[in-house]
Amino acid sequence: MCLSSRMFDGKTRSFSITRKAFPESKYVLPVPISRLAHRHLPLLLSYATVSGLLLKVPLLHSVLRSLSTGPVPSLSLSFLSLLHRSGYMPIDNYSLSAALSTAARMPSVVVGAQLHTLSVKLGLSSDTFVLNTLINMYSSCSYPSTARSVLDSAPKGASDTVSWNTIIAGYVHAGLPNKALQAFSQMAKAQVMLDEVTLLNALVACARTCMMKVGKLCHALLVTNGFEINCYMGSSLISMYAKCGLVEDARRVFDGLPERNAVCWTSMISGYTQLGQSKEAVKLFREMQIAGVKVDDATIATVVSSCGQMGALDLGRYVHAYCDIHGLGKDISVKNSLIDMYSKCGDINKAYDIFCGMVKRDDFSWTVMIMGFAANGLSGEALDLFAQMEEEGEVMPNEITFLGVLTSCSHGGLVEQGYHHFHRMSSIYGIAPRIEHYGCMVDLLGRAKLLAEAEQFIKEMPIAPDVVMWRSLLFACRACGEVGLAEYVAERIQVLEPNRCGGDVLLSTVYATTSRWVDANKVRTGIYSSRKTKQPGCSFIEVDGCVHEFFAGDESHFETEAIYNTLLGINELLVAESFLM
DNA sequence: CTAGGGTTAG
Repeated sequence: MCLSSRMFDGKTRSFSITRKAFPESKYVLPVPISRLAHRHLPLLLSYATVSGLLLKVPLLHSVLRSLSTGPVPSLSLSFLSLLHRSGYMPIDNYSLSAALSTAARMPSVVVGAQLHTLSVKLGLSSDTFVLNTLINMYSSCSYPSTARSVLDSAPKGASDTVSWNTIIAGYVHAGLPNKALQAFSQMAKAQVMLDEVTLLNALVACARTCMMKVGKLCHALLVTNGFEINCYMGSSLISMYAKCGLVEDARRVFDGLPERNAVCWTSMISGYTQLGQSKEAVKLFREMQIAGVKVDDATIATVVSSCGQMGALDLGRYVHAYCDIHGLGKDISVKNSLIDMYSKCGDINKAYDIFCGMVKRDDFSWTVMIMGFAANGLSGEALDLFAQMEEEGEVMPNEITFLGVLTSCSHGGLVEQGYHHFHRMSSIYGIAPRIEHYGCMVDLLGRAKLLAEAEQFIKEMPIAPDVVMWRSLLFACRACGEVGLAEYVAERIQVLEPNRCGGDVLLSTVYATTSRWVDANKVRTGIYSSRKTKQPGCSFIEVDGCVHEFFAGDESHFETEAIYNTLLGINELLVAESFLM
């Protein structure tokens, strides 16, 4: 069926009639919802009048909701106002909450605040529906604290579980998971009933803050309340356990799920990735493909990151090609992880190609590229790129961007520039330096052999130095042959990690470089008798698409034929042989 | 009216 109508520009147009737009209604719109524009609204109104839609108020609300969730949310507001002006729609709690939802979706706090004023004037602000949409509006417009004060100033009995859920979700969304958990406990104190949504949001907050105890409590509450562990719950639980480092608990949840969608799989895969278990991550990705679950961009981003961790260039290229075939990877996060993967695998040109080809870049894109240059010894390129980032000014550097910048200065021996960026970080961008940034500075001074200055820098820091910092100073001591300072630093490391021997190993090499063999030996034998351990260094090598792990002194892989062949350059020989035969 | 997973780290 087609409806022809005379439009205001005088031309006659026909619109296909779609039932999809309003599935709950037996009435249909004269215009597909995706093509509706403000100028169509009078037509919509006349259609509504003619078809009797206006007589059915619930249907009208469904029209408004469809407009609000469509591509142009403000259409809903315009239509609402048109209905109101034409006398078809009173401003009551229903229409107000519909309008507030629209303001939340736009999102426009200006429109929302006007509606807020209106609802107070009309005495409707303590209606539960209006209150909840108000809270949602302020949360969606990134004003979680205003949302909170709306809740706090509401009369008793007006708020309910949804009000609190919206507050908690708002804090999580705004990147304030601590506040979310605080609200969660206040909600419990106020004896408001919790539901699945409460626990789901609380779990997300626990994951972001690594609150293992609260996370486990949420899991327990989930079980004791008899709530179903569906895909939503499952993925949040998996993510919470993984972020808290409990990969086995995460896996137990994953294995126990009655059904799993892409989100569940991705949560588990990224759990492995985050905890450095890249091989497991890739294995599970294969299983996901075998299980026939449709892979999406989030999955790819995680898997590519794992490939980068392992240095699995062939595998990474395969996943990259897989994206192209399946129409994936247009996403900014996937490109970011590809840049990271190619730089970690040493193909910095490919990484830069991808970076240059991006239409839109976020802070991750710049950071990952700067880090990539830095890791490949291209300090100059890294710093030039940072300068370009500042010049374009569309994306703000974050604290990790500065780690990349400072590492570049450190590796390039650029002491002056390092100080310069270190100060600009807080003075211009308002980023307070963290222990890692101080660590970079110590590393910078140490590599430049300015040991006294490094020592002074540590003394003047507002935070206590950590092991990593002492260790980089110890490396500097070795380079300078500063035995006296090295002994002091090794002592500091000993205090901070009494069960490890990393400091002693370094100290013995300091003695060795200054030819103090007796002392070097003494430290070495001390290590063996104390039975202290050092985390062994580990490398990856990829041969024929297969990734192998190596530890120092580990010969087990030499039995693997593929590796053996590669190491001895026999592959070429074999090719030659088969050619001769 | 509220709801899940992803990318950077000395």
